[in-house]
Amino acid sequence: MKQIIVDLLAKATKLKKEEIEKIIEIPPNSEMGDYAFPCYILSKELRKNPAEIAMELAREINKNKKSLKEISRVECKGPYLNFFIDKKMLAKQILAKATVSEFGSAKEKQKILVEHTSVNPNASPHVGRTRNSIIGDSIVRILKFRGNNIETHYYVNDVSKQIAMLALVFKPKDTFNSMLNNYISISKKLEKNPSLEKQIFQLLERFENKDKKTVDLFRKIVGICVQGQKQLFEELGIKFDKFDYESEYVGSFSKELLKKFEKTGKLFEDKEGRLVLNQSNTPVARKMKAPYFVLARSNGTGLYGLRDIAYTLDKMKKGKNIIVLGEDQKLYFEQIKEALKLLNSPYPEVVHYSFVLLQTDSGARKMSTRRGELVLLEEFLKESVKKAQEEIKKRKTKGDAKKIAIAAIKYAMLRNDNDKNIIFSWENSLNFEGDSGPYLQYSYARASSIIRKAEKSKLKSKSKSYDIPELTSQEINLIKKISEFPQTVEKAEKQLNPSIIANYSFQLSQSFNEFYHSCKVLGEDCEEFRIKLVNAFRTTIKNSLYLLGIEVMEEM
RNA sequence: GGACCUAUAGUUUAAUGGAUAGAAUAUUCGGCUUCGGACCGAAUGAUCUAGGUUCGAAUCCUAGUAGGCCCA
Repeated sequence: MKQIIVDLLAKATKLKKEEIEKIIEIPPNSEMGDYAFPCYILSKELRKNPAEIAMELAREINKNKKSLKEISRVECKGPYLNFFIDKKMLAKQILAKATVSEFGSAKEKQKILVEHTSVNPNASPHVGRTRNSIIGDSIVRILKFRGNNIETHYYVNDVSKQIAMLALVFKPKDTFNSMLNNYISISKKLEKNPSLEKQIFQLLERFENKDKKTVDLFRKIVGICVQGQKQLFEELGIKFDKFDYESEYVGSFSKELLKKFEKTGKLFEDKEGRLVLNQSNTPVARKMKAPYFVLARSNGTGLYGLRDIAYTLDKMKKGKNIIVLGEDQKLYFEQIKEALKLLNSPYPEVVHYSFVLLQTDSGARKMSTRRGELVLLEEFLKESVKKAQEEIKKRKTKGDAKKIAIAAIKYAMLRNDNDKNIIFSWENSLNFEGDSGPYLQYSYARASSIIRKAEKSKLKSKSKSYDIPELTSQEINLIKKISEFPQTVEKAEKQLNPSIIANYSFQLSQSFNEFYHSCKVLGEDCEEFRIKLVNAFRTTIKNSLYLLGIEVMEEM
């Protein structure tokens, strides 16, 4: 539809199609038209009042469009040229497209590696950390839906002080659940008795030197933690294709990499004998006090930065890379990017997200373990399930409390722009009315209920053909919203931003509920048409929610 | 001290430089003899401050203020 208008304007104005496409907008009010072309740009060139230009263009276009059924009329209002599309034509098109399950998908066929979620394998994640996984998973879903071949990776930081600490107190019967307590107790011991630090670093050194006993112990602990986290994420419907271990990048591998850096002439030894990359001629220089990237200790063993570079180099061999990181990693990742550029390697595209803050009486603040001001994912999930169960009980309906709870959590994490902090409050998070995950699921369940009843009664009479009736404004709004789905997915993909889908899903559901309220489906003359429209809504919202990782239910 | 991100109704937020700043929540009213009231309708209420660019700024630029985050 939009393309038709672009073509018309291109003929009438001499502007390039791409230019016109950018300028065309949707009027604030549908009574003003379906698409609008503001004529300000032309006024400079033609040295005329934009309103006059609009009038001339309207005359010109009205001459040309006679053969087009899709455009019902063109008007000018002040400097705007407003296009009215034929709603019945649009309805016909959309009902044909949006009732097939692939609606909105594409066939891009690019091979992309996505890395997200790298929780320290030592503790239960809080909701802030979970934002990484939920955004990452949604991006994976969007890219797959667009037809790409995605491999999802999880980078396990198994070479860390935290694991060494756990190793110090590990007992054979320990489980994932006891790890957190172990970690807390050893942290406390360490605070009281700093001499333990030495033992911890010795253990880490033995691990890096591949002492078999130590390696086995680390492997065991990390195995338990990774398994536990994997289960937790699977509960949320988030899966990974591959777990990559930092420890695989220890040793001879790093020596070769250091040699490559040496050849660039940017590697030098600092006063303490460490191997340092000089980044003073790169963009990171002005962002740091000292633009140096420490890659190895004085004894020549690599540091985590070197391993990150090695790992990223490895991943880049597989094709395009996308990585989801917290805003705290911004500068660090730029350093890695500059290091990769130095070796003439391509680098990943990064999605950064801001943290979750906690709403307190004195305003929003960052979460703090010390003050006890934090929300664990498990706690959030538990409370949400409880709330969902209460709602189900109240309504005496069937429903999966867990699916509803997960929808609430995921939607809360995705509805904001990536680089905006999320302000978490229990009151808002446990409100399932309005702009919330359950509202979206509810709209689907309502639509499904109509379809169920329709199918039951249809056993008697089977009239499949239908005409498109005169449309109500609610029907038009719903049809228009549905028609926006493919371009919305495309935009979200381009910007790697799931919040675009989240916002769209809410608007779509709102349009449906307004339609539902004002247009009865069953038993009306236009029953067949409306059933088809309800079905178009169902596939669209289902696809849209799928991209957010939210499951729909026939009843709730 | 330096770098980056953010600032919109009481609260949480939307708005490719364009028409009357759109929602949700909270508050107050109204709507089931009707396909599901986790719904729908109405009212109230907002662009951090000061300059600048532009025919036109919530949006771009500069400075300040507040919060997030990183570097030393």
